Amino acid sequence: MTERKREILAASQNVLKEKGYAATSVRDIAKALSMEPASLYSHFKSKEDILKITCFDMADKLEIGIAEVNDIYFNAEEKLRTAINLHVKVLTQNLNSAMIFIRDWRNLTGKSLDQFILKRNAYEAGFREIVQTGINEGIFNETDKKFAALTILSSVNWIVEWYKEDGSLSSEQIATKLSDFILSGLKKDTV
Amino acid sequence: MTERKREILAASQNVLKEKGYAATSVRDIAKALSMEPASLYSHFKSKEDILKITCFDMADKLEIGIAEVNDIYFNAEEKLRTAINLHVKVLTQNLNSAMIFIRDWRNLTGKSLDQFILKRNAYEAGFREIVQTGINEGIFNETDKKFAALTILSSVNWIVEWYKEDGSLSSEQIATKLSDFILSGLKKDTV
DNA sequence: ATATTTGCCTAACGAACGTTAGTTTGTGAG
DNA sequence: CTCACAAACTAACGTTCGTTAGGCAAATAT
Repeated sequence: MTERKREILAASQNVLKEKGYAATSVRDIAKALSMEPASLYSHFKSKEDILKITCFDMADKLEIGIAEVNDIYFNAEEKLRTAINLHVKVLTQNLNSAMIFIRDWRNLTGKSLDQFILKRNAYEAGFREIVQTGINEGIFNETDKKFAALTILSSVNWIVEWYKEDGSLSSEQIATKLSDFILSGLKKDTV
Repeated sequence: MTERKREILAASQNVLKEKGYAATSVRDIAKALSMEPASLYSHFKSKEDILKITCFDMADKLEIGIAEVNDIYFNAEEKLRTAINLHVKVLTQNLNSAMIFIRDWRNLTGKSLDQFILKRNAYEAGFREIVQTGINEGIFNETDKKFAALTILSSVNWIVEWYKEDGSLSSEQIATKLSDFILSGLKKDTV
């Protein structure tokens, strides 16, 4: 990927995140780049190509994280905290892509869509595995694994809706708060 | 709203939930109803009208719930459990609308969009108020209120992505599980 | 029996869509 | 100086989009 292509990709994502993939036209993207719509096709072979690259790029970034975490040994709590931390970092450091990745992947078609869903399921399975580890170790409640993994991911993914780079919370702080919340809940320990 | 209009609305929502508002054409909706695109305009004055009705209808349903909960006195935990229960019920009992409401509200324009955002903020404030009550009562952790409310809502809203009416979990069971999760977290009590 | 309304139709509008073909322009290498 | 290549351009393609105008038939009200 050339420098220029990366540049155009970034600008495209900046436009796509605003109104969503389906509601954004190729002409919208071109306008943001002060170029003609047709010129985009020197770099990308279709509008969906931009979506595909964005989604799979994010999926890869996340996949690498969870694989690392599950390979290196930690206890389950450490594992989960690390996984959440990495996830939050990837999202907040790629906020535009993250929003497109989470919200617009449904607009993929054909084989791309199938492949994406496979990747997504694999990632979810990684989280389920961590939960299972915790249950085995006897430190997590015997909760429905799938349910827990989905609930964790949903609360983590939603940050793209409200996170602002100039906000009061850093990526690290968010990850810590979220981990605390997920692990210990809202209720005070009555110890 | 006439019987027929309600019927067409429901069918429209069933189509819209699949590919999303922006990616669904008026012709798609008409096809699902075995009628001509133009005929829809006997009932709705625009495509966005359908979105608007759907979003505000859901917002109203949720608003009614949270107002009730906050009026009647409960302790904070009861309050939160009831609010979550109502929220989950509204979502699962209107699954198509719920998905559109959560995912596609951004496609509203002008005054509708502004009004919707106001409603949404008010609803979030309702949840924040419950969290505040719990902090005042000394039973919730002194966590960032806005953060907690957003995290709660995100995990609750995400159920529209995976809830199936014929699934193994009833709406009640989901609400209970979610409430437990949110209140007590994943970690076992070390009491 | 007649008038009104409801619900859908056919036909078509102008605008916007994603994309292609073919061409020009600028830049760096031989 | 020329050649090669990348990156942009102009112009336009066929398609689909949301929507409107106007009419027709059946149901409902008078």
